Amino acid sequence: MPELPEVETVRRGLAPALVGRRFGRVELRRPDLRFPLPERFAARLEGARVEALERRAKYLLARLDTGETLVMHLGMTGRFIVERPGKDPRKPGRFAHRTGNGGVHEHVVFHMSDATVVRYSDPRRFGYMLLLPSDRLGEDPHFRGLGAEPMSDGLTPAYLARAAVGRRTDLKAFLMDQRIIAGLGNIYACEALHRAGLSPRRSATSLARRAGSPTARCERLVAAVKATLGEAIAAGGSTLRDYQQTDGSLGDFQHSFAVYGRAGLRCPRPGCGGTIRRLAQGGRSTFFCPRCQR
DNA sequence: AAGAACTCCTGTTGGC
DNA sequence: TGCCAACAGGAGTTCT
Repeated sequence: MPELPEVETVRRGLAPALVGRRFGRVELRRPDLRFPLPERFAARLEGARVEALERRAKYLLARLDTGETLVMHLGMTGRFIVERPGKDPRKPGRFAHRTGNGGVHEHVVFHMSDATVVRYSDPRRFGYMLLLPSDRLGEDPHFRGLGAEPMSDGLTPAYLARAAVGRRTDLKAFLMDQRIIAGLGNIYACEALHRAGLSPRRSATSLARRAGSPTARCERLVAAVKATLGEAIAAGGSTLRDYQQTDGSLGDFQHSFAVYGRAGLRCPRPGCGGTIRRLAQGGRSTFFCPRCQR
């Protein structure tokens, strides 16, 4: 569910609740999410102080004063809600996770030292949490192979072209490959391709000349990726069903989609007049305008 | 060894 | 209304 803009929005909402505070009681409602929770998970967190809350790709990283880092991935339906002491919790909205059966989808609850409560719910349980040594995070299999952070100077046309040389895979699949660009998912890959005017079916290698230098298309694509993500972060992410910010409010960027979920509708590019189509690529839905995306 | 297919899990939606 | 297939923001694992 959450791609980079949603995870970054969650990070910004979670930071004031976590950073500088210590973990009090940690409640585990089940022993596993996607993977088993770490050994002695609650005991290793309780009493630990959060020094910083960072994001890498779609991972949230809470740096602890114990030398460990709490790694959190939201999968498709993971959600954090922050409850501040003395503030009325927002009424569950249209997208409230069903928690009948005694809250079966609320799996982990952090009670912080100042009485703030942070609740993690995740109906599909594709999310997970890890505790890793902070000084060796980069060696962990989850992080070792990650590609460029798209909003950083690490993502340049030259970088993308070099990675694309000889790659026959679809441009869409290439963009979603976390080893190339870390943080793009299905929505923003579609939106960035539309903004760049590139077909999702084009081969990745067409971004590079034979020597590996970037084509004009590659320059456009890199600019489109950064602009799309930047606007989505500014809008607080996109809410389709599950995603909410940590205060329960929804994202806004779904109202700005040019193509995602808009099959059969008119392409919004001025003067285009094409009709948006849906197609399946690698088992995922791709939305694009066959007229202006070549 | 790149690339595609399959898998985990639950909930919602759309067609008949 | 009910039933069932298809689909949903991810990505690790297993095949070809």
